[in-house]
Order: sequence, then structure tokens, then C-alpha cells
Amino acid sequence: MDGMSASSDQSASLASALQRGALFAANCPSRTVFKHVTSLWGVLVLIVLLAGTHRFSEIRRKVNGVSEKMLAQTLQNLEADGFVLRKVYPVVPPHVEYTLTALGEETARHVNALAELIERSYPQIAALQNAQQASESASR
Amino acid sequence: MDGMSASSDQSASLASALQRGALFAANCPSRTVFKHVTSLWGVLVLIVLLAGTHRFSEIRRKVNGVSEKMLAQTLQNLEADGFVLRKVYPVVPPHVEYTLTALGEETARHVNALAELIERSYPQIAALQNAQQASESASR
DNA sequence: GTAAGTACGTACAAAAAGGTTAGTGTGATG
DNA sequence: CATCACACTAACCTTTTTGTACGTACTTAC
Repeated sequence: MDGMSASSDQSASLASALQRGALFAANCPSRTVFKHVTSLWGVLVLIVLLAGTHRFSEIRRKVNGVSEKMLAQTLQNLEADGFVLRKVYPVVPPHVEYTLTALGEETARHVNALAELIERSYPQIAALQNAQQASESASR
Repeated sequence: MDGMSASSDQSASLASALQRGALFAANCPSRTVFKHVTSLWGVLVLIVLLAGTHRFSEIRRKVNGVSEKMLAQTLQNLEADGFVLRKVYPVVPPHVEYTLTALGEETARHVNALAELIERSYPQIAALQNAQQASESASR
């Protein structure tokens, strides 16, 4: 899928940019969806749900550091975008279950792969950052 | 005021959750790296650079809507994390080129796959959202 | 000589994200 | 009988992120 040289013509690059999708358009609604799934909490929720159906507080316990407010908001976004399914059991202590939809599962797998890649390469990244800091302070 | 006791109590559940990485730990540095690559501008820059080496203003023209400041910041982050390589030609009108590193290319491919998935499924998502809005206003 | 382009840095303002606290209503647990 | 757990919501406040405007040092084009 290469063959596209770095073109300097603006209309050509714009056309190719828009061909591949709307994400490159300035005020495009799919950017919002994208932010939902790539936000830190969105990512972690998706990965947790990849392991199966969870209740609200189960997710909260697994995703360390998320507040109830943020978790609720994240789940609402993911539900509205069709990534997770929310099932409410009308019992007296509330019981709500969250499950990935088919689209959510596919998305979560991509997200998980990306997360795993970054986690695996993090030691290397950290080493690089230390080296850069060292050379910076040496040049000063 | 909780969470500090987590280091001993939740360590068991943390261990299982964290087996595949540190992203689930509350204040883990790899979350920062993750945010760099999954931020909207980070994503779009990575995808643009997947097509090859670009100059600063070439990227700026392709990523519609990004300000110079944000683009500079994004590129600095991606460079510090080892995803992009910055090459400066010390000529009088400044000339700087940005290229993906090997790690950056692998990351960008993942990111691109995720972006393409979301773009492809966006029509479906938008339809769902319209349907949900319709049913909401009907129930009122 | 005036304007535009290049690759940023900086100061300030606006906006968004996120945290904290409190509250809901019942039911089980101590 | 008091507290906790559940699954949130609302109000309020702080922190972080992002945008805007401007400056730089120089060159090329008009």
C-alpha cells in the first residue's frame, strides 16, 4: 500500500487524505469517536471487557485510578458509539452488566495490540529517554 | 484517601491484571507514552509519516486543523519517545525532516489499522447514534 | 520594500478533562 | 441500627490541554 510519494501538491495530498477517511478533515465527527476509544480510560475499559462481561464496580476495581465519574462517562460514550452493550437488571441493589459488541471486540483487539506493543517496548523507550536527558545535561 | 493501601492489598488482583503490562497501574509512566501516540494529533502525525519522510509544514498541511504549537509539541513527544527521527539541515531557511523509526513504523501501523477500522465503521456508528437519539426523544 | 515561507518558542486565554464531595434508595451484613 | 455496597448523578472546583497571537532570523519572490 505504498507507492504514494510525499507529494507537495496540496490538492493531491488533500484528496488522498480524504480518500482514506474523514479523520483528517478538520472538524469531522469520527474524530470524536476516535477520541473515545483512544482515551486512556476508554482503552483500559475496552481491554478489561475483552476478558468478558463485567459489572460497573468490577471494571472500576480493575482499572486502577479511574474515578466513578470518569468511568460512567467513558462507558456512556462507548455505549453510545456502539462498542459496549449495557444490560440493566431491575433489581433492588442495582445490577448492570457491560459487554463488548462485535464492533467493540474488534476495536478492543486492535487497541489491545497497540497497548501490548507499547508496554513491550516501554523499557526501550525509557532507556532512550534517559540517554537523551543525559546528553542534554552534558551539553549544558 | 484510598489507593495507597493498594500496594499490599490489591497486589494479587493487580498482579493478574498487570501480567500483560503496566498500563493498568495507577500512575505508570507508560501511560504517558500511550497518550502521546493515541492523542488525536499523535495519531494523525503517525499516519502521515507512514507514507514517508515529511517536513514540518508538510505535516501541518496534511493534518488539517493542527496548530503550529500543537504540531511542534506532538513531534517533540514522539521524538522523545523514539517513534520519530528528527533531522535538521542547518540551512538558512530552516529545513527539518521527520521520519518514523522502526518502532514508530510498527506503532503507526497499529494505529493506522485502528483508525481505518473506526473510519470504516463510522457510518454504522452514526446510524446507531441517530437511532438512539430518535428513541430517546420518542420516550419523552 | 513588502509580503510570504520556514520551524519553531513564548505568553496569555479559553476550553476541556478530571477529581471531590455529596446524595439517591433499598437491601444485606454486622 | 448503623454501615456498606450498588450504580450512578449533580454541583463544584482544580488541573491539564489546547488555541491564538505574536516574535525570530533569514531568504525568496513580486
